[in-house]
Amino acid sequence: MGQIERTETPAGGKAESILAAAKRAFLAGGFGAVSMDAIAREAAVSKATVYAHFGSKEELFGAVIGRECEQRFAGLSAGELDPGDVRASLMELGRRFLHLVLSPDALALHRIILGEVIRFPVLGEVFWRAGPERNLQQIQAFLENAAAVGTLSLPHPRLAAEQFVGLVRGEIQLRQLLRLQPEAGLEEINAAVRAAVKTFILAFARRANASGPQSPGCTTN
Amino acid sequence: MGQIERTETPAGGKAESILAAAKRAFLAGGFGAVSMDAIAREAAVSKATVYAHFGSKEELFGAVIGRECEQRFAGLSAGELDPGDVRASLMELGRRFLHLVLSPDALALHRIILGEVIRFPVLGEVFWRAGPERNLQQIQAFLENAAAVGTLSLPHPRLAAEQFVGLVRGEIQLRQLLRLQPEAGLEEINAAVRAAVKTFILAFARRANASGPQSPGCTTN
DNA sequence: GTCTATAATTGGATAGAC
DNA sequence: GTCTATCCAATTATAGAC
Repeated sequence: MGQIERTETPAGGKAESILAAAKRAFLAGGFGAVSMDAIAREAAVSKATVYAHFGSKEELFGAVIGRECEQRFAGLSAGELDPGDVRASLMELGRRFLHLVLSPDALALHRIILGEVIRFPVLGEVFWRAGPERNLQQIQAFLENAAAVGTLSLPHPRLAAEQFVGLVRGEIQLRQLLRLQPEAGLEEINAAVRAAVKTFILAFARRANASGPQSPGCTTN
Repeated sequence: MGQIERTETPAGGKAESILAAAKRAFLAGGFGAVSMDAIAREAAVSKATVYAHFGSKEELFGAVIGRECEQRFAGLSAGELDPGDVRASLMELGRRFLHLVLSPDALALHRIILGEVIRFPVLGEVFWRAGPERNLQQIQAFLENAAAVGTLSLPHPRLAAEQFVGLVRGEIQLRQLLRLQPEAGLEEINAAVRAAVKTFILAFARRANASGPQSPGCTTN
């Protein structure tokens, strides 16, 4: 234990508090509307200290957004889903997805990245790989399992995964991004996922000699 | 003919050229990165003239974006679609939608609005009503016609319209917004719409005692 | 309405002491 | 590494002549 550098900040030095302050500021106001003075003030350090850790405003912004992408979309695996119970598994996947993308921080991150992707093209790649691409691969993996077991009938799993994401998202995410509704309601999320899963199953569940717990008829309920 | 004010500008005075220059600048660079000097320079007027027509940068921005929303999403009607030919009509609706939202200007507008909706909350409402809401109503109107004729079986037309939009959009729009693909390919648009229409019909076309031109079986083709 | 010139403020970045 | 104080450039907005 030779290099303990405990000064007085509660969590990991000033670099962390600068990143935390910058994250709050950028996610709330975007890139252009936030000044380095404001970040330094909120982090309770001097502006020179900010520049000692991050060479420019652009570099600080990139560090904040990149870290946020990695942290926010980490830790999802598709292993524990049951390919035999398609409805429950799709409900779980859809709920995870909507809870993630409709959280206030994720919405703010989405707005920032789309607003600044022209000026910072690398953010588009970073965000896509950390979030949507990972999500698609997870869903595609489950769909392939279900197709192998025989509960789903999909000619093109990757395309079906994109369609499932589209069905779940609908226009809810856009309404939230545009701030047309005050908050993401939990009941609303469940209802949207339920409707999407129902449509997806109507389209892709095996119907000929099906033996699952679905209703035997073809009514839309 | 007493008040003809033809000076020398080719189209409608300096206010129009200011708006045109501001539109180009804002759509290319966003709000924060564009200066009033640059707009005045590109419009070939002085900065004082800009302020004589628009009281502030915010006001000019709002005028540009509001006008752009209205112009871009105008002129779509659902009357000429045939409720009897569901596949062709949905293909047409989907193609219109994707061509609209994947055009470079619409993508730029989308990025700007999402990036600035926190600072300009009214833009969210303006954009939603001019674009997505109008599109949804058009699709919903067709779906209700098709349900009335009996070619589709939909318990909730509004929800089905949102699901159709989600199916058509998939993740293509996001990839374009993030600039992960150089351009919206025309073949890609047709393929995406075709896949979405196929899934939608699988889920919602009347199957019991159907008499349409669809394939009689339940294969996913 | 339109221009030139300028006021007044802000913001990114740095120098130099410790 | 950290701070105080400061530089320099850019930006919004306006004053005053025509």
